[in-house]
Amino acid sequence: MNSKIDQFDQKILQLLQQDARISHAEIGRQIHLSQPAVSERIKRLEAAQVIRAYRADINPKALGYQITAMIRLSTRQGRPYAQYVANCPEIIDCYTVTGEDGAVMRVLASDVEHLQRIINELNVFGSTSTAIVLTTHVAGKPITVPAID
Amino acid sequence: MNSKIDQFDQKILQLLQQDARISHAEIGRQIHLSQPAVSERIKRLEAAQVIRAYRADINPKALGYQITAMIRLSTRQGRPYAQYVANCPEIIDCYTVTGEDGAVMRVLASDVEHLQRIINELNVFGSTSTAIVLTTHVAGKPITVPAID
DNA sequence: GTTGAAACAGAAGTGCT
DNA sequence: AGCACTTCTGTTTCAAC
Repeated sequence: MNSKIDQFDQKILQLLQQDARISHAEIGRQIHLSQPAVSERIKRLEAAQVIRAYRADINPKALGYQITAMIRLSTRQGRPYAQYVANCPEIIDCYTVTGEDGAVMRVLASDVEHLQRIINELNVFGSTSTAIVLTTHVAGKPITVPAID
Repeated sequence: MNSKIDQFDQKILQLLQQDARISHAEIGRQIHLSQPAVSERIKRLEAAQVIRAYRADINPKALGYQITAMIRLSTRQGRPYAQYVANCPEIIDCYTVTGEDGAVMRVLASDVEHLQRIINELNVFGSTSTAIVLTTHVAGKPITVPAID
């Protein structure tokens, strides 16, 4: 599936992950390719859904979220938490995973009371285990093609 | 800190999270404001670091990553895993959290052998607990200002 | 793949209410 | 704060190579 992604494409993807607003001409300067060539490659990568979207990265603290938490949810007999998750604005990531915990989610809360309310609501669907984020070492690190080793 | 973020700003942030490439004029159309007014607000939000960056969202599968895993790491007497995490391209998120597990990370791997290698490397720093992602319900949901309740 | 030109869209600056 | 208008930058599309 990535057979057609060469070194140029990799560099383009890296630059666009660092800054989606970089101009095609500037990319061309950095990878020694002309601006139309860069534009065409980006168009291809977008069409192939390698580039899914361009998104603004918003600082949660600036919006009043003082707490980030990782909550693991062990559902009781597959209760339908999916709809709740989709409609809860504080839950920004949610994955179902293998193992004891059916789901892992990343949650934003303005304070501990707010977090408490979310946990209480999630407890309807199963038992939860909450870990409050103390430091963020990396978040959304730009992804690269797997090394061929 | 979010005292100056009004309804217009909220809508602007929502639209930019959905699509960072939407034009200021189009935003203006949707919130009934002129293009310069929108541009000025965005400039303010960028300067205040409410908008941190604009990033391309890349599809990991398209780059050859078939597996996403959540790995929890219980470090032995605070071993310095931070540097390893920073330099390991497969680890795209890493948080230190409260509780038993010192760290939680999101990891990409091309296959189970690849995942195995990463886990082995992390085991140098402590004991790991790995959960493979089966389904992604939401990832990077656009964030909104906390409801005033 | 390249350069160069033309057409178009979007962002930024200016002046004014 | 806001808008209308102008200018400038960047993207797109085309030609020809």
